[in-house]
Amino acid sequence: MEQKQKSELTKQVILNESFKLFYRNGFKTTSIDKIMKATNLTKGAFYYHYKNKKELGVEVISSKIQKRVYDGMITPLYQDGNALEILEDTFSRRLKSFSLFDKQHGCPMNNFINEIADEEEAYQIALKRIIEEWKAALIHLIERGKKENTINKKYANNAIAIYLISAFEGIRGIRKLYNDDDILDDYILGLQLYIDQLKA
Amino acid sequence: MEQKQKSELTKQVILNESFKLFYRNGFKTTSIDKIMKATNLTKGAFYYHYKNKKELGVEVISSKIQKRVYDGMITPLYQDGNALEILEDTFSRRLKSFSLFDKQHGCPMNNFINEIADEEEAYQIALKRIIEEWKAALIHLIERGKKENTINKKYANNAIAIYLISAFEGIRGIRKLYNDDDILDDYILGLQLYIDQLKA
DNA sequence: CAAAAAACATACTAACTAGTATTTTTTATA
DNA sequence: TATAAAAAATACTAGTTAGTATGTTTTTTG
Repeated sequence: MEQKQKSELTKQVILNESFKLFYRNGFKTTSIDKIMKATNLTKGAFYYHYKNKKELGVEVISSKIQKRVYDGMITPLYQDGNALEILEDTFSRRLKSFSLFDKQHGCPMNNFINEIADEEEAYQIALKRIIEEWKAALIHLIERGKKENTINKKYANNAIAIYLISAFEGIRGIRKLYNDDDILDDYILGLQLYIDQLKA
Repeated sequence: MEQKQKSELTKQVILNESFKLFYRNGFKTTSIDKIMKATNLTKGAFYYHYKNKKELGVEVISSKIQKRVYDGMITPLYQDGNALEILEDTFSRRLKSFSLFDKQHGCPMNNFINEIADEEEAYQIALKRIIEEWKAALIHLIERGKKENTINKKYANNAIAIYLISAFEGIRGIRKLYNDDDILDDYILGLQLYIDQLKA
């Protein structure tokens, strides 16, 4: 294989295994040794490609986690159709579609936010970027809904977007505490109620 | 001093310093050594009073954190007055009243939930107990609001309670990513909008 | 006041940690 | 195909970790 491609592939392997272990066991308790054991490579390979663990953390956030949020929560917002229905569908269907593992381990982004965001500005910046993109996509959709007269114009776009995101991230954490999905059903009802009153 | 009292005092000192360090630096990265350095006691004292770090973690949750949530978010719900006003006041005023430190470090309970809840059932149970108490207090208040005809009877108590809690915990994390309170203002607007439509 | 129990201190272990220094292997290129 | 550069392996360091074993001091109690 060509060298550049192989090098890039190694980085991807490290990123993939890192993401999986961070998600399963948390950032701080996942050591470089454990990651490299999972890749079947050695520490030499790691420190050839990454300066330190912090740099890896930032890259996991800005590539793996960013993509995850993008695919699951942002891209669907750009579909055609009734804006309110898209909102409700995205925020509730996504929740229902999570695997048991994903329900038990919560949102990788939210885990990072609450485990390490207050420790390093680099993490903050990378995580904020995702939230800002998500927020922007929501505002765009809400704006469209207003133009098409399906969303009531009297409510601030920012406020709706942030309240939706907050509640979603909040419930992703709270669900960890339970052994069934009843709490998710409560959330979804609360969400529907919220979206209902945004109607024009 | 009487022995029992002194022993209890030592435990409280350890709990207080533990909570502070867990809140500032996270659970996993706070070692027993660091905690005992902060108390000016030694490891011998720690392992005389606690079986291991896990037992300490559970006790920090079920005493310090429980009390914090109780004082800040639950007790206010039992005040006299218009139920909706109490709801809005509790969820927004509390947010505004946080110190800069508390804004930067988020909610201690939410940090625990997202850092370690999925690792040990004992943590889950202790944390769930707090959420359940909070939820019950909210439901009680909403129920009263319905009886007094200030809250619309058509919405499910559970759903309202969980959506409020979720959004609050969510924004406590997200605020960590920012350097000012704009995002909190967005949240508060979103909250007001939510509460408005609960009116009877 | 002596013995026993409680409370704490000291010294240690074995495992794990991030990161470095050095060597070997693989690949590209002249 | 020889040489250089890239990629990865090996071996190491110095510090940290939870937890233990064994002391010493303090307090209680008979």
